[in-house]
Amino acid sequence: MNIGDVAERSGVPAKTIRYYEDIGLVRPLRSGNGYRDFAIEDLHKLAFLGRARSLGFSIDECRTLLSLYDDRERSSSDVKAIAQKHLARIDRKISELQALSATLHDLVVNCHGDDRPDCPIMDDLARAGTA
Amino acid sequence: MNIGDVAERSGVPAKTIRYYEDIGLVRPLRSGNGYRDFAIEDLHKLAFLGRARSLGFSIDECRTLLSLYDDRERSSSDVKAIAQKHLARIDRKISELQALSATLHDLVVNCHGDDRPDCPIMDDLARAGTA
DNA sequence: ATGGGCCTTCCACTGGCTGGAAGGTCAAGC
DNA sequence: GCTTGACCTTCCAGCCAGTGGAAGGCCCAT
Repeated sequence: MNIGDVAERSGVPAKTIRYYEDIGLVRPLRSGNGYRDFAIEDLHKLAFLGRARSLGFSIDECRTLLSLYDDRERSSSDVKAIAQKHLARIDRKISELQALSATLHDLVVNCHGDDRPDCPIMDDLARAGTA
Repeated sequence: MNIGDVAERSGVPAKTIRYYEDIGLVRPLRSGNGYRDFAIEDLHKLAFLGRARSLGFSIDECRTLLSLYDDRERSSSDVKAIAQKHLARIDRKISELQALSATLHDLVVNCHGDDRPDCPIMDDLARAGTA
């Protein structure tokens, strides 16, 4: 399979696939003309990667997940540990953003938003160093 | 004021301040010895920037906010519009992350996490292209 | 004059791609 | 057989918002 085919079938852009080869996530063969020649396993790995990335796993986590994917002796606890760590990171991020959202919401609702310069949002920003 | 002083008083690292000068967010004077010489207004601007960045505004938004900060004829509606757009972006991000969190949570609770290889997380990732 | 703590510039690196240039390959149509 | 266009290749640059570090200059106290 050429890169265009795997790109379409895996949902991972060709550019990204080349990048993944660069950093050693996939190792397609080469045809006589120099084109990459992807096996069906490569397609599976790329779809796997696409899904893992869309779930927010880092490239490094994907690397580990891929090696576990290949490993028939793996322990599901290893997989679970990675996912739990990732989940914790996401939940932390959500909390941060919620705090941010609350602050911004307060500022926004208190700003009358007309053509006068007075603005609690600006006041907050300007008061920054004066606390 | 030297850069170390403004860094400490504004809470913005010296490295970052130099970067902000590079991209034109602040324009400190120079002393005879080539050192940057920050006025009190520069300090205010840097604290403003630090606060705006900590609220998640992009550098470009900060640039606009700074120019509004300097503008006594500004309309609070301009400030409000930027903040609202930013708030909407954050709330969108929160939704995305919550969906992600829910998916990961489901996968994690269904994984027994022992030394056997069977793992619903892996199954999900591997099923990616097979839908 | 020596040491330590400032300051300066410049370059490289981060993550995870993405865009684009310059050029080779292949299949279809004329 | 030649052209066209869609594919493929490599390599370099850029994104965002800094951060780390090297090499060297400046200033003040001892």
